[in-house]
Amino acid sequence: MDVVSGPAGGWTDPRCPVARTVDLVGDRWSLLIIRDAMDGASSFTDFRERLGIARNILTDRLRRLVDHGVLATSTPPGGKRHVYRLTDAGQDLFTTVVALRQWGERHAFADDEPHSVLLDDNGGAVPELVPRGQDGRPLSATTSHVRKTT
Amino acid sequence: MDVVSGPAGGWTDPRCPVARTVDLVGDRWSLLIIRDAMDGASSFTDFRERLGIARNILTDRLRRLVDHGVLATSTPPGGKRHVYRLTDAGQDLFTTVVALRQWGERHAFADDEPHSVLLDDNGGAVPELVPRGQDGRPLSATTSHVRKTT
DNA sequence: TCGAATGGTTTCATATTGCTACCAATGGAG
DNA sequence: CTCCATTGGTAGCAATATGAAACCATTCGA
Repeated sequence: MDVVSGPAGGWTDPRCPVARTVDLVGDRWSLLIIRDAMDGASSFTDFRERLGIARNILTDRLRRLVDHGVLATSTPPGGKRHVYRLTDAGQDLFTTVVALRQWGERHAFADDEPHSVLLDDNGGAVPELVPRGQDGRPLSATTSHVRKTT
Repeated sequence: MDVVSGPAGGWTDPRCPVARTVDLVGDRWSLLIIRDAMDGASSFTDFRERLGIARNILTDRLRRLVDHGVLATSTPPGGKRHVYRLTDAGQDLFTTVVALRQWGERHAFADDEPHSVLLDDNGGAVPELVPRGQDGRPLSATTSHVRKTT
């Protein structure tokens, strides 16, 4: 596993963490594979059936995610077929998946259109994720800025 | 603008907000365009120079983002060339961009590798975004679940 | 032990991306 | 007003990525 080497051809923007994350998981399928892994999918067939993805593309994406340290394969005791599971880095994408989910809920559904819902342990809806500054006040693109490194 | 119609061929997974968001902005470039728009980019040339993206692809992505209500064009007084700006829905992707950025900072850089940093108004580093349940306790994939709709 | 399910690989067609050249419409300098 | 560089694209073509279908070795359950 190698979590700090870019795709073939190098990073899109080597100093920007957003660009690096997009390079690693920002394609049509990777984040949905990760979403399903968080929802319990673990076998090749699990992912294929849930996603309707082409087999060769799934092979490639699973391999990439393993190579980049987002997924790992493990062999259950007894020499069974191996399963895919999220690494710690993969689990840590939970925040990103929640952010994508909440934006979709707010902006990609008509008011009367049903969609799946994320619930906490007690069956309550998960509150909205809000970036805050050190003073605790909600932050937006206009009240923050990026300091580039040299 | 039409924020609730999918890409050609329909949605990847019509009931999942994560999938819808990925359908709209989950390609190699869209989120980086949005990142740069949040950082002040507004003209075709701004985006092209910052991203090094092919001109025809940039044309296509800007058009898609406008069509889906993430960006809008406005013409400054005096009949100048138009500029691209984020809509409210586009601004609302700030949380997602922050989540991608923070994951990248944690997992896609070696310890000694420099990267750009997001600062709040007062110049302080932005604290980590943490999804929480209704009881306020940090949430993870294992302490939450998705309720699918019928 | 046999047959079905699993987890792929290969091949080929199609779609997407990117490079380069081209072009019409600003818009600033003189 | 008249140039001429810049801006904001298009058009055409080559390279790359994606997807559908066929094929195949291994594993697992009956």
